[in-house]
Amino acid sequence: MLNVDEQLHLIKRNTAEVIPEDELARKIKRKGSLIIKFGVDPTTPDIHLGHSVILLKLRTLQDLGHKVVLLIGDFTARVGDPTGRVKARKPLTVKQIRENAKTYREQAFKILDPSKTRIDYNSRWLGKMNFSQVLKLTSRYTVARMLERDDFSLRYRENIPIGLHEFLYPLMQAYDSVALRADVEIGGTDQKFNLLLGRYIQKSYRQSPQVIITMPILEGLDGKEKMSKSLGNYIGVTEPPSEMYGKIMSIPDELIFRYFRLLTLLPESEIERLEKSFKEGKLHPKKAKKMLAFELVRFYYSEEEAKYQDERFERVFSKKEVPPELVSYPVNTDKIWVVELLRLTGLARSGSEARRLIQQGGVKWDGERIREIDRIIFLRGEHILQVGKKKFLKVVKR
RNA sequence: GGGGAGGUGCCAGAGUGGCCAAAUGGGGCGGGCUGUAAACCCGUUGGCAUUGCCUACGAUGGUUCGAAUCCAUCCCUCCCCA
Repeated sequence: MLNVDEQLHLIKRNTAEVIPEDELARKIKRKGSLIIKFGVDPTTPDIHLGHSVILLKLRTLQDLGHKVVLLIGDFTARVGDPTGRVKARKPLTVKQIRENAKTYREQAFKILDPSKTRIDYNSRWLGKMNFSQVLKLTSRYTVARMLERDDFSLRYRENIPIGLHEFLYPLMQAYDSVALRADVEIGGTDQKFNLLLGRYIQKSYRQSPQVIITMPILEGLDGKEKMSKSLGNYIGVTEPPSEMYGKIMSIPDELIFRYFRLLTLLPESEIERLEKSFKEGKLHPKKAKKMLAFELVRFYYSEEEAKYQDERFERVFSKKEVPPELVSYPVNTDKIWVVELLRLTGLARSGSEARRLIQQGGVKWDGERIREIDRIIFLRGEHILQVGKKKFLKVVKR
Protein backbone atom coordinates (compact mmCIF):
# COMPACT_ATOMS: atom_id res chain seq x y z
CA MET A 1 0.00 0.00 0.00
CA LEU A 2 1.08 3.53 -0.66
CA ASN A 3 2.17 5.78 2.17
CA VAL A 4 -0.09 8.53 3.46
CA ASP A 5 1.36 11.33 1.38
CA GLU A 6 1.16 9.35 -1.82
CA GLN A 7 -2.40 8.44 -1.01
CA LEU A 8 -3.35 12.04 -0.30
CA HIS A 9 -1.85 13.10 -3.58
CA LEU A 10 -3.95 10.63 -5.52
CA ILE A 11 -7.07 11.35 -3.55
CA LYS A 12 -6.77 15.10 -3.92
CA ARG A 13 -6.18 15.04 -7.64
CA ASN A 14 -9.02 16.73 -9.54
CA THR A 15 -11.10 17.27 -6.46
CA ALA A 16 -12.84 20.59 -5.95
CA GLU A 17 -12.32 20.63 -2.20
CA VAL A 18 -11.21 18.43 0.66
CA ILE A 19 -12.47 19.77 3.96
CA PRO A 20 -10.44 19.70 6.11
CA GLU A 21 -7.38 18.29 4.45
CA ASP A 22 -5.26 17.70 7.51
CA GLU A 23 -8.06 15.73 9.12
CA LEU A 24 -8.07 13.36 6.20
CA ALA A 25 -4.39 12.68 6.69
CA ARG A 26 -4.94 12.10 10.39
CA LYS A 27 -7.81 9.70 9.79
CA ILE A 28 -5.80 7.67 7.33
CA LYS A 29 -2.88 7.48 9.72
CA ARG A 30 -5.12 6.45 12.60
CA LYS A 31 -7.49 4.01 10.92
CA GLY A 32 -5.78 2.93 7.75
CA SER A 33 -8.95 1.92 5.98
CA LEU A 34 -11.72 4.48 5.98
CA ILE A 35 -15.46 4.25 5.51
CA ILE A 36 -16.35 6.32 2.49
CA LYS A 37 -19.99 7.30 2.15
CA PHE A 38 -21.51 8.03 -1.18
CA GLY A 39 -25.18 8.82 -1.20
CA VAL A 40 -27.12 7.90 -4.27
CA ASP A 41 -30.44 9.31 -5.23
CA PRO A 42 -32.48 6.55 -6.85
CA THR A 43 -34.69 9.02 -8.67
CA THR A 44 -32.42 9.07 -11.71
CA PRO A 45 -31.34 5.52 -12.42
CA ASP A 46 -29.25 6.15 -15.49
CA ILE A 47 -25.65 6.90 -14.73
CA HIS A 48 -23.89 9.22 -17.12
CA LEU A 49 -20.35 10.49 -17.38
CA GLY A 50 -21.20 13.33 -15.03
CA HIS A 51 -21.80 10.81 -12.27
CA SER A 52 -18.75 8.87 -13.27
CA VAL A 53 -16.50 11.67 -12.01
CA ILE A 54 -17.34 10.72 -8.46
CA LEU A 55 -17.44 7.00 -9.14
CA LEU A 56 -13.94 7.13 -10.58
CA LYS A 57 -12.73 8.88 -7.48
CA LEU A 58 -14.36 6.19 -5.39
CA ARG A 59 -12.63 3.63 -7.50
CA THR A 60 -9.32 5.25 -6.74
CA LEU A 61 -10.18 5.20 -3.04
CA GLN A 62 -11.07 1.52 -3.28
CA ASP A 63 -7.80 0.79 -4.98
CA LEU A 64 -6.11 2.47 -2.03
CA GLY A 65 -7.84 0.05 0.32
CA HIS A 66 -10.76 2.09 1.61
CA LYS A 67 -14.29 0.83 1.97
CA VAL A 68 -17.01 2.41 -0.06
CA VAL A 69 -20.59 2.40 1.10
CA LEU A 70 -22.95 3.02 -1.74
CA LEU A 71 -25.87 4.40 0.16
CA ILE A 72 -29.09 4.18 -1.74
CA GLY A 73 -31.35 6.94 -0.52
CA ASP A 74 -34.50 4.92 -0.87
CA PHE A 75 -36.10 6.72 2.03
CA THR A 76 -34.90 10.22 1.23
CA ALA A 77 -36.10 9.70 -2.32
CA ARG A 78 -39.58 10.02 -0.97
CA VAL A 79 -38.75 13.60 -0.21
CA GLY A 80 -36.44 14.41 -3.07
CA ASP A 81 -33.23 16.36 -2.88
CA PRO A 82 -34.04 20.04 -3.24
CA THR A 83 -30.46 20.82 -4.29
CA GLY A 84 -30.40 23.10 -7.28
CA ARG A 85 -34.07 22.61 -7.71
CA VAL A 86 -36.41 25.30 -8.76
CA LYS A 87 -39.43 23.17 -8.15
CA ALA A 88 -40.23 20.60 -5.56
CA ARG A 89 -39.66 17.07 -6.71
CA LYS A 90 -42.53 14.77 -7.06
CA PRO A 91 -42.19 11.77 -4.80
CA LEU A 92 -41.63 8.33 -6.27
CA THR A 93 -43.35 5.12 -5.43
CA VAL A 94 -41.54 2.50 -3.42
CA LYS A 95 -41.54 0.18 -6.39
CA GLN A 96 -39.97 2.70 -8.73
CA ILE A 97 -37.32 3.44 -6.16
CA ARG A 98 -36.43 -0.21 -5.83
CA GLU A 99 -36.13 -0.68 -9.58
CA ASN A 100 -34.05 2.44 -9.96
CA ALA A 101 -31.73 1.34 -7.19
CA LYS A 102 -31.17 -1.96 -8.92
CA THR A 103 -30.34 -0.30 -12.21
CA TYR A 104 -28.03 2.09 -10.45
CA ARG A 105 -26.14 -0.68 -8.78
CA GLU A 106 -25.59 -2.55 -12.01
CA GLN A 107 -24.33 0.52 -13.78
CA ALA A 108 -22.13 1.67 -10.92
CA PHE A 109 -20.25 -1.60 -11.05
CA LYS A 110 -19.01 -0.71 -14.49
CA ILE A 111 -16.70 1.56 -12.54
CA LEU A 112 -16.59 0.41 -8.94
CA ASP A 113 -15.02 -2.72 -7.58
CA PRO A 114 -17.94 -4.82 -6.32
CA SER A 115 -15.80 -6.69 -3.85
CA LYS A 116 -14.91 -3.46 -2.08
CA THR A 117 -18.36 -1.92 -2.16
CA ARG A 118 -21.05 -2.28 0.44
CA ILE A 119 -24.57 -1.31 -0.49
CA ASP A 120 -26.92 0.04 2.10
CA TYR A 121 -30.33 1.64 2.16
CA ASN A 122 -31.25 4.52 4.40
CA SER A 123 -34.77 3.28 4.92
CA ARG A 124 -33.06 0.85 7.26
CA TRP A 125 -32.76 3.55 9.92
CA LEU A 126 -34.80 6.49 8.67
CA GLY A 127 -37.84 4.28 8.24
CA LYS A 128 -37.75 3.35 11.90
CA MET A 129 -37.38 6.78 13.40
CA ASN A 130 -40.28 7.94 15.51
CA PHE A 131 -41.51 11.47 15.89
CA SER A 132 -39.49 12.27 18.96
CA GLN A 133 -36.32 11.17 17.21
CA VAL A 134 -37.28 13.37 14.31
CA LEU A 135 -37.77 16.29 16.68
CA LYS A 136 -34.38 15.64 18.21
CA LEU A 137 -32.81 15.75 14.78
CA THR A 138 -34.65 18.80 13.51
CA SER A 139 -33.93 20.79 16.65
CA ARG A 140 -30.22 20.74 15.76
CA TYR A 141 -30.64 23.17 12.97
CA THR A 142 -32.31 26.50 12.30
CA VAL A 143 -34.52 27.90 9.58
CA ALA A 144 -32.19 30.81 9.01
CA ARG A 145 -29.26 28.50 8.36
CA MET A 146 -31.36 26.37 6.10
CA LEU A 147 -32.27 29.44 4.10
CA GLU A 148 -28.60 30.23 3.60
CA ARG A 149 -28.58 27.63 0.89
CA ASP A 150 -28.59 29.21 -2.53
CA ASP A 151 -31.34 27.06 -3.90
CA PHE A 152 -33.67 27.72 -1.00
CA SER A 153 -32.96 31.41 -0.75
CA LEU A 154 -33.38 31.80 -4.49
CA ARG A 155 -36.69 30.06 -4.45
CA TYR A 156 -37.71 32.09 -1.45
CA ARG A 157 -36.78 35.34 -3.12
CA GLU A 158 -38.37 34.42 -6.43
CA ASN A 159 -41.62 33.46 -4.76
CA ILE A 160 -41.30 29.85 -5.76
CA PRO A 161 -42.84 27.42 -3.31
CA ILE A 162 -40.69 25.52 -0.85
CA GLY A 163 -42.32 22.52 0.75
CA LEU A 164 -41.68 22.22 4.46
CA HIS A 165 -40.62 18.62 4.00
CA GLU A 166 -37.83 19.79 1.72
CA PHE A 167 -36.13 21.26 4.74
CA LEU A 168 -35.99 17.78 6.14
CA TYR A 169 -34.00 16.32 3.29
CA PRO A 170 -30.60 17.75 4.22
CA LEU A 171 -31.09 16.65 7.80
CA MET A 172 -32.08 13.14 6.82
CA GLN A 173 -29.10 12.59 4.63
CA ALA A 174 -26.88 14.15 7.27
CA TYR A 175 -28.20 11.61 9.71
CA ASP A 176 -27.14 8.89 7.31
CA SER A 177 -23.57 9.81 8.08
CA VAL A 178 -24.29 9.25 11.75
CA ALA A 179 -25.84 5.87 11.06
CA LEU A 180 -22.92 4.79 8.90
CA ARG A 181 -20.24 6.36 11.08
CA ALA A 182 -18.77 7.72 7.89
CA ASP A 183 -15.16 8.89 7.88
CA VAL A 184 -15.44 10.55 4.53
CA GLU A 185 -18.33 11.61 2.42
CA ILE A 186 -17.94 12.39 -1.22
CA GLY A 187 -20.25 14.28 -3.53
CA GLY A 188 -20.45 16.93 -6.20
CA THR A 189 -19.72 20.53 -5.36
CA ASP A 190 -23.44 21.12 -5.51
CA GLN A 191 -23.73 18.82 -2.49
CA LYS A 192 -21.35 20.83 -0.35
CA PHE A 193 -24.07 22.13 1.92
CA ASN A 194 -25.51 18.68 2.46
CA LEU A 195 -22.11 17.17 3.11
CA LEU A 196 -21.14 19.86 5.56
CA LEU A 197 -24.39 19.39 7.36
CA GLY A 198 -23.44 15.73 7.76
CA ARG A 199 -20.30 16.87 9.53
CA TYR A 200 -22.25 19.20 11.73
CA ILE A 201 -24.88 16.64 12.69
CA GLN A 202 -22.28 13.95 13.38
CA LYS A 203 -20.63 16.31 15.86
CA SER A 204 -23.89 16.96 17.60
CA TYR A 205 -24.37 13.19 17.89
CA ARG A 206 -20.89 13.01 19.41
CA GLN A 207 -19.19 11.38 16.50
CA SER A 208 -15.93 12.26 14.88
CA PRO A 209 -17.05 14.40 11.94
CA GLN A 210 -16.55 13.17 8.42
CA VAL A 211 -14.12 14.69 5.99
CA ILE A 212 -15.84 15.90 2.90
CA ILE A 213 -14.56 15.60 -0.61
CA THR A 214 -16.32 17.47 -3.35
CA MET A 215 -15.83 16.76 -7.02
CA PRO A 216 -16.34 19.26 -9.82
CA ILE A 217 -19.59 19.19 -11.71
CA LEU A 218 -18.97 18.08 -15.23
CA GLU A 219 -20.08 20.25 -18.09
CA GLY A 220 -22.33 18.56 -20.60
CA LEU A 221 -21.73 18.10 -24.30
CA ASP A 222 -22.77 21.68 -24.95
CA GLY A 223 -19.94 22.90 -22.76
CA LYS A 224 -22.23 25.27 -20.95
CA GLU A 225 -24.73 23.58 -18.69
CA LYS A 226 -23.90 20.78 -16.33
CA MET A 227 -24.27 17.34 -17.74
CA SER A 228 -27.74 16.06 -17.06
CA LYS A 229 -30.25 13.76 -18.54
CA SER A 230 -33.02 16.31 -18.56
CA LEU A 231 -30.89 18.73 -20.54
CA GLY A 232 -30.06 15.99 -23.00
CA ASN A 233 -26.37 16.89 -23.02
CA TYR A 234 -25.11 13.67 -21.54
CA ILE A 235 -23.43 10.40 -22.34
CA GLY A 236 -24.79 7.43 -20.45
CA VAL A 237 -22.41 4.70 -19.33
CA THR A 238 -24.62 2.08 -20.93
CA GLU A 239 -24.90 3.82 -24.26
CA PRO A 240 -23.76 1.88 -27.28
CA PRO A 241 -20.11 2.42 -28.16
CA SER A 242 -20.91 4.25 -31.36
CA GLU A 243 -23.00 6.79 -29.47
CA MET A 244 -20.39 7.18 -26.82
CA TYR A 245 -17.68 7.71 -29.37
CA GLY A 246 -19.75 10.04 -31.52
CA LYS A 247 -20.93 12.19 -28.68
CA ILE A 248 -17.39 12.72 -27.48
CA MET A 249 -16.50 13.93 -30.95
CA SER A 250 -19.12 16.63 -30.66
CA ILE A 251 -17.85 18.26 -27.48
CA PRO A 252 -16.34 21.74 -27.67
CA ASP A 253 -12.54 21.82 -27.75
CA GLU A 254 -12.28 23.56 -24.39
CA LEU A 255 -13.65 20.47 -22.75
CA ILE A 256 -11.16 17.95 -24.11
CA PHE A 257 -8.64 17.95 -21.31
CA ARG A 258 -11.15 18.53 -18.61
CA TYR A 259 -12.82 15.34 -19.80
CA PHE A 260 -9.48 13.56 -19.95
CA ARG A 261 -8.81 14.46 -16.34
CA LEU A 262 -12.23 13.85 -14.88
CA LEU A 263 -13.41 10.91 -16.94
CA THR A 264 -10.40 8.70 -17.43
CA LEU A 265 -7.92 7.05 -15.14
CA LEU A 266 -4.97 7.99 -17.33
CA PRO A 267 -2.03 9.22 -15.30
CA GLU A 268 -1.74 12.96 -14.96
CA SER A 269 1.71 12.98 -16.56
CA GLU A 270 0.30 11.44 -19.72
CA ILE A 271 -2.53 13.96 -19.88
CA GLU A 272 -0.14 16.84 -19.36
CA ARG A 273 2.01 15.61 -22.20
CA LEU A 274 -0.98 15.56 -24.54
CA GLU A 275 -2.22 18.92 -23.39
CA LYS A 276 1.18 20.45 -24.00
CA SER A 277 1.38 19.34 -27.57
CA PHE A 278 -2.23 20.37 -28.08
CA LYS A 279 -1.44 23.89 -26.93
CA GLU A 280 1.64 24.01 -29.11
CA GLY A 281 -0.52 23.12 -32.07
CA LYS A 282 1.17 19.79 -32.62
CA LEU A 283 -1.88 17.80 -31.70
CA HIS A 284 -4.95 18.54 -33.78
CA PRO A 285 -8.13 18.97 -31.69
CA LYS A 286 -9.89 16.30 -33.69
CA LYS A 287 -7.05 13.89 -33.00
CA ALA A 288 -7.12 14.70 -29.30
CA LYS A 289 -10.83 14.14 -29.20
CA LYS A 290 -10.47 10.84 -30.97
CA MET A 291 -7.99 9.74 -28.35
CA LEU A 292 -10.44 10.70 -25.66
CA ALA A 293 -13.29 8.90 -27.37
CA PHE A 294 -11.09 5.88 -27.82
CA GLU A 295 -10.10 5.84 -24.18
CA LEU A 296 -13.68 6.06 -22.96
CA VAL A 297 -14.96 3.31 -25.23
CA ARG A 298 -12.00 1.22 -24.16
CA PHE A 299 -12.83 1.78 -20.50
CA TYR A 300 -16.52 1.02 -20.76
CA TYR A 301 -16.28 -1.66 -23.43
CA SER A 302 -13.00 -2.99 -24.74
CA GLU A 303 -9.89 -2.08 -26.64
CA GLU A 304 -11.16 -3.98 -29.64
CA GLU A 305 -14.45 -2.10 -29.65
CA ALA A 306 -12.62 1.20 -29.34
CA LYS A 307 -10.51 0.41 -32.38
CA TYR A 308 -13.59 -0.51 -34.33
CA GLN A 309 -15.33 2.75 -33.43
CA ASP A 310 -12.23 4.66 -34.40
CA GLU A 311 -12.37 3.29 -37.92
CA ARG A 312 -16.11 3.51 -38.16
CA PHE A 313 -16.03 7.19 -37.31
CA GLU A 314 -13.60 7.94 -40.10
CA ARG A 315 -15.68 6.06 -42.59
CA VAL A 316 -19.04 7.49 -41.69
CA PHE A 317 -18.25 11.07 -40.87
CA SER A 318 -15.01 11.95 -42.52
CA LYS A 319 -15.64 9.99 -45.69
CA LYS A 320 -19.42 10.30 -45.43
CA GLU A 321 -20.04 6.63 -45.94
CA VAL A 322 -23.09 4.87 -44.63
CA PRO A 323 -22.51 3.24 -41.25
CA PRO A 324 -21.66 -0.46 -41.57
CA GLU A 325 -24.20 -1.70 -39.07
CA LEU A 326 -27.64 -0.18 -39.03
CA VAL A 327 -30.89 -0.72 -37.30
CA SER A 328 -33.28 -2.42 -39.69
CA TYR A 329 -36.83 -1.39 -40.09
CA PRO A 330 -39.06 -3.88 -41.91
CA VAL A 331 -41.84 -2.49 -44.08
CA ASN A 332 -44.62 -4.48 -45.64
CA THR A 333 -45.60 -2.57 -48.76
CA ASP A 334 -43.74 -1.92 -51.97
CA LYS A 335 -44.58 1.76 -52.14
CA ILE A 336 -45.12 4.36 -49.47
CA TRP A 337 -45.44 8.12 -49.11
CA VAL A 338 -42.22 9.68 -47.71
CA VAL A 339 -44.02 11.55 -44.98
CA GLU A 340 -45.73 8.37 -43.89
CA LEU A 341 -42.45 6.47 -43.88
CA LEU A 342 -40.72 9.07 -41.76
CA ARG A 343 -43.50 9.00 -39.24
CA LEU A 344 -43.76 5.24 -39.28
CA THR A 345 -40.08 4.76 -38.57
CA GLY A 346 -40.11 7.35 -35.84
CA LEU A 347 -37.50 9.49 -37.53
CA ALA A 348 -40.11 12.23 -37.46
CA ARG A 349 -42.44 12.66 -34.53
CA SER A 350 -45.35 13.86 -36.62
CA GLY A 351 -46.37 14.37 -40.19
CA SER A 352 -45.78 18.06 -39.86
CA GLU A 353 -42.26 17.48 -38.63
CA ALA A 354 -41.65 15.10 -41.53
CA ARG A 355 -42.76 17.76 -43.99
CA ARG A 356 -40.53 20.29 -42.35
CA LEU A 357 -37.52 18.01 -42.54
CA ILE A 358 -38.11 17.39 -46.23
CA GLN A 359 -38.63 21.04 -47.02
CA GLN A 360 -35.38 21.87 -45.30
CA GLY A 361 -33.41 19.26 -47.15
CA GLY A 362 -32.78 17.01 -44.18
CA VAL A 363 -34.01 13.76 -45.68
CA LYS A 364 -32.04 11.40 -47.88
CA TRP A 365 -33.16 8.15 -49.49
CA ASP A 366 -30.33 5.93 -50.66
CA GLY A 367 -28.10 8.96 -50.61
CA GLU A 368 -30.39 11.12 -52.71
CA ARG A 369 -31.86 14.23 -51.13
CA ILE A 370 -35.64 14.23 -51.22
CA ARG A 371 -37.22 17.61 -51.82
CA GLU A 372 -40.83 16.86 -52.70
CA ILE A 373 -43.34 16.38 -49.95
CA ASP A 374 -45.61 14.26 -52.11
CA ARG A 375 -42.85 11.87 -53.11
CA ILE A 376 -43.83 8.23 -53.22
CA ILE A 377 -41.08 5.79 -52.39
CA PHE A 378 -40.73 2.40 -54.03
CA LEU A 379 -39.21 -0.38 -52.04
CA ARG A 380 -37.29 -3.36 -53.20
CA GLY A 381 -34.78 -5.05 -50.97
CA GLU A 382 -32.81 -2.79 -48.68
CA HIS A 383 -32.68 0.98 -48.63
CA ILE A 384 -30.99 3.60 -46.52
CA LEU A 385 -33.09 6.34 -45.00
CA GLN A 386 -31.21 9.24 -43.49
CA VAL A 387 -32.47 12.19 -41.49
CA GLY A 388 -30.08 14.95 -40.60
CA LYS A 389 -26.43 14.07 -40.29
CA LYS A 390 -26.61 11.38 -37.70
CA LYS A 391 -29.79 9.41 -38.01
CA PHE A 392 -29.67 6.41 -40.32
CA LEU A 393 -32.07 3.55 -40.77
CA LYS A 394 -32.04 0.52 -42.98
CA VAL A 395 -35.50 0.14 -44.46
CA VAL A 396 -36.13 -3.42 -45.54
CA LYS A 397 -38.94 -4.56 -47.78
CA ARG A 398 -40.44 -7.84 -46.68
C1' G B 1 -58.60 35.17 9.44
C1' G B 2 -58.04 40.07 6.39
C1' G B 3 -55.86 42.60 2.08
C1' G B 4 -53.10 42.45 -2.58
C1' A B 5 -50.54 40.13 -7.01
C1' G B 6 -50.42 36.27 -10.41
C1' G B 7 -51.13 31.37 -13.43
C1' U B 8 -49.64 32.14 -21.61
C1' G B 9 -46.30 27.48 -26.17
C1' C B 10 -40.01 23.19 -24.11
C1' C B 11 -38.27 27.59 -20.91
C1' A B 12 -38.26 32.88 -20.08
C1' G B 13 -41.55 36.60 -21.36
C1' A B 14 -45.04 40.09 -24.50
C1' G B 15 -50.10 40.33 -25.57
C1' U B 16 -55.88 43.19 -21.91
C1' G B 17 -62.36 41.86 -27.38
C1' G B 18 -61.30 40.59 -33.84
C1' C B 19 -55.18 41.78 -37.81
C1' C B 20 -53.20 35.67 -32.21
C1' A B 21 -51.14 29.20 -33.54
C1' A B 22 -50.01 33.98 -30.19
C1' A B 23 -44.26 39.35 -30.50
C1' U B 24 -39.18 38.77 -28.69
C1' G B 25 -35.14 35.95 -26.55
C1' G B 26 -33.21 31.11 -25.15
C1' G B 27 -33.32 26.01 -26.27
C1' G B 28 -34.45 22.24 -30.03
C1' C B 29 -34.47 20.71 -35.10
C1' G B 30 -32.82 21.21 -40.46
C1' G B 31 -29.32 23.51 -43.95
C1' G B 32 -24.42 26.13 -44.90
C1' C B 33 -19.19 26.66 -43.20
C1' U B 34 -15.92 22.95 -40.59
C1' G B 35 -12.71 18.92 -37.44
C1' U B 36 -20.21 15.43 -36.39
C1' A B 37 -15.91 21.44 -32.17
C1' A B 38 -16.94 26.48 -31.07
C1' A B 39 -18.35 30.99 -33.32
C1' C B 40 -21.12 32.65 -37.39
C1' C B 41 -25.07 32.72 -41.35
C1' C B 42 -29.96 30.99 -43.23
C1' G B 43 -34.47 28.43 -42.32
C1' U B 44 -37.83 26.15 -38.97
C1' U B 45 -40.23 25.07 -34.19
C1' G B 46 -48.98 22.56 -31.97
C1' G B 47 -51.57 18.72 -34.95
C1' C B 48 -54.07 17.03 -39.43
C1' A B 49 -54.44 18.24 -44.41
C1' U B 50 -52.99 19.63 -51.94
C1' U B 51 -57.13 26.13 -50.44
C1' G B 52 -58.34 24.85 -45.36
C1' C B 53 -59.58 22.59 -40.78
C1' C B 54 -58.93 20.99 -35.59
C1' U B 55 -56.88 21.52 -30.63
C1' A B 56 -54.45 25.35 -27.52
C1' C B 57 -53.20 30.70 -23.33
C1' G B 58 -54.68 26.99 -14.85
C1' A B 59 -60.11 24.38 -14.71
C1' U B 60 -65.33 24.74 -15.57
C1' G B 61 -69.34 27.54 -17.06
C1' G B 62 -71.21 32.38 -19.05
C1' U B 63 -71.44 37.32 -21.97
C1' U B 64 -70.55 38.35 -27.27
C1' C B 65 -71.36 37.83 -34.29
C1' G B 66 -66.31 37.01 -32.19
C1' A B 67 -62.36 35.84 -25.94
C1' A B 68 -55.64 34.34 -24.15
C1' U B 69 -58.07 39.04 -23.50
C1' C B 70 -64.74 40.63 -20.22
C1' C B 71 -67.90 38.10 -16.07
C1' A B 72 -68.80 33.95 -12.36
C1' U B 73 -67.21 29.80 -9.69
C1' C B 74 -63.29 26.61 -8.59
C1' C B 75 -58.01 24.93 -8.28
C1' C B 76 -52.87 26.42 -7.61
C1' U B 77 -48.77 29.96 -6.26
C1' C B 78 -46.64 34.28 -4.14
C1' C B 79 -46.54 38.92 -1.12
C1' C B 80 -48.23 42.06 3.06
C1' C B 81 -50.95 42.19 7.71
C1' A B 82 -52.88 39.06 11.84
